[in-house]
Amino acid sequence: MSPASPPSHPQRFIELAEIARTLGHAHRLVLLDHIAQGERAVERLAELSGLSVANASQHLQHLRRAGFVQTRRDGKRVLYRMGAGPIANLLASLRDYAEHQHAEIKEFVADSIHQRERLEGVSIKELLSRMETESVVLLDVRPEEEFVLGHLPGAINIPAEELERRLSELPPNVDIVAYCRGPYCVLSTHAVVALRANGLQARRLSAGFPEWKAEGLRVEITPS
Amino acid sequence: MSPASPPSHPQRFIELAEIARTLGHAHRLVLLDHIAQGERAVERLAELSGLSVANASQHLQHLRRAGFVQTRRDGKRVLYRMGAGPIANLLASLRDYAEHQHAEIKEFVADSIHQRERLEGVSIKELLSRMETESVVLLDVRPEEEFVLGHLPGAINIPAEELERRLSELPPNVDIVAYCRGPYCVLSTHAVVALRANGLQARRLSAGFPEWKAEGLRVEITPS
DNA sequence: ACTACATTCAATTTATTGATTGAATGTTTG
DNA sequence: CAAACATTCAATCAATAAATTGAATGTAGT
Repeated sequence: MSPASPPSHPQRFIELAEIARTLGHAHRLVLLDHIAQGERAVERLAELSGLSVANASQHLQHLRRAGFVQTRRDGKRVLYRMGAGPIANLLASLRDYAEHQHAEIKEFVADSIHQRERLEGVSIKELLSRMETESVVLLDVRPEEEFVLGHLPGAINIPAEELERRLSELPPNVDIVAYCRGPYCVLSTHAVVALRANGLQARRLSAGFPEWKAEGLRVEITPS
Repeated sequence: MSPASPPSHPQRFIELAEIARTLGHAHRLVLLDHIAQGERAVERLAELSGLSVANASQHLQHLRRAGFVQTRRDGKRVLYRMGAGPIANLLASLRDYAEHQHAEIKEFVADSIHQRERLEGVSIKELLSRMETESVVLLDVRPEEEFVLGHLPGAINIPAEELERRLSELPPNVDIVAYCRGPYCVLSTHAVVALRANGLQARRLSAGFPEWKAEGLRVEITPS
């Protein structure tokens, strides 16, 4: 019982603060965003993020200390991937808060159940049962190259970058479920935010195309 | 189409980073924690957190810029209260991540549904229906003074500060639902973390005693 | 074993952030 | 309206964090 008396609260909050501070730099968020889309080597990440290699490396190690990423060596390169734990949740909460924040269009926020639904995304199981009873629009936001190689049956493809200018292709008042490459892929998270900002009903598929395929579910391929 | 080209990603991530960085300092988390328990004046917050008034004021304004707190004037003092938006969610995600992080006792993490349940807390409605079918232990973690003035029927009272050393009073393998003063009150969040760390099954009631009472539900009062 | 290459480390400089002090603002009370 | 008080502002100094550079480590290929 020797430590902890003057600040009284300390350790717990210090740890939380460190984690939060790790996310408190745009470069690290950008790096994390790229890593979320799949394993990447340092040099590639540096390039994608517009950083020098050394600088990227340092930020990456910062992220690693906080557990947001993990590494493995592959030949002469070191590959970074997402860490364990409820990271996606944390990032989603952060995004969600930010959205509510500078959206003075507070509309119908609050309501914690609605809230949870908005955020959490649907599971594959939930999606399947919904598709039986309701009409659901499946939106694949991956690049076209990936889409043509296989996608969920009936899905329409609007790559994330084109989404904003092709919003009119999507129907209002219908549940839209967006997906991309997997649970950590944030393309669909972004998409959902964008769609909602435009008054559409959108949710995210927690899993991505690879998981769908891995479950042995039917896959559609665009004939070439 | 003029902005956004050199760093390519910028604005969105910069905003997120600012929000995260605001939570990236132990003093601010401590302040937020106190504010979460009810409106407080600056001087009081400074005292509670062990900060100089001026310093506290600055941190508070930092929090306010990010929307985490709001203020109103009451006579010569300025009272701080929680801001709008899904703040509780964000903080819970942060705590949850931290827990998973330095809990090398990873046990049975992952599993996003389980996960969600662990985090989100039960609604009053959910609690009521559970109480009909299962046995649930209600745990009131507010100070005794508040408890005796009214609490949920059948709840047991272990104030947050005493929780760690009175863990043995709680039954294992039974769902424990902890509550305190309201959705922003973090006493119960802390309690849930502590209980789980000790192998108990605990969840948090999203609402608190005031909300329960406001719904017109039965309240028990300790006879004096 | 030598060379090329990817990444990390260590050291330095620069930029940001936090703490402290004293003055300024705005409010109540007599 | 003057005095007392709570809070905020502004300026300064101290501490931390970020970027840059060049060297060190570790792996692959010849």
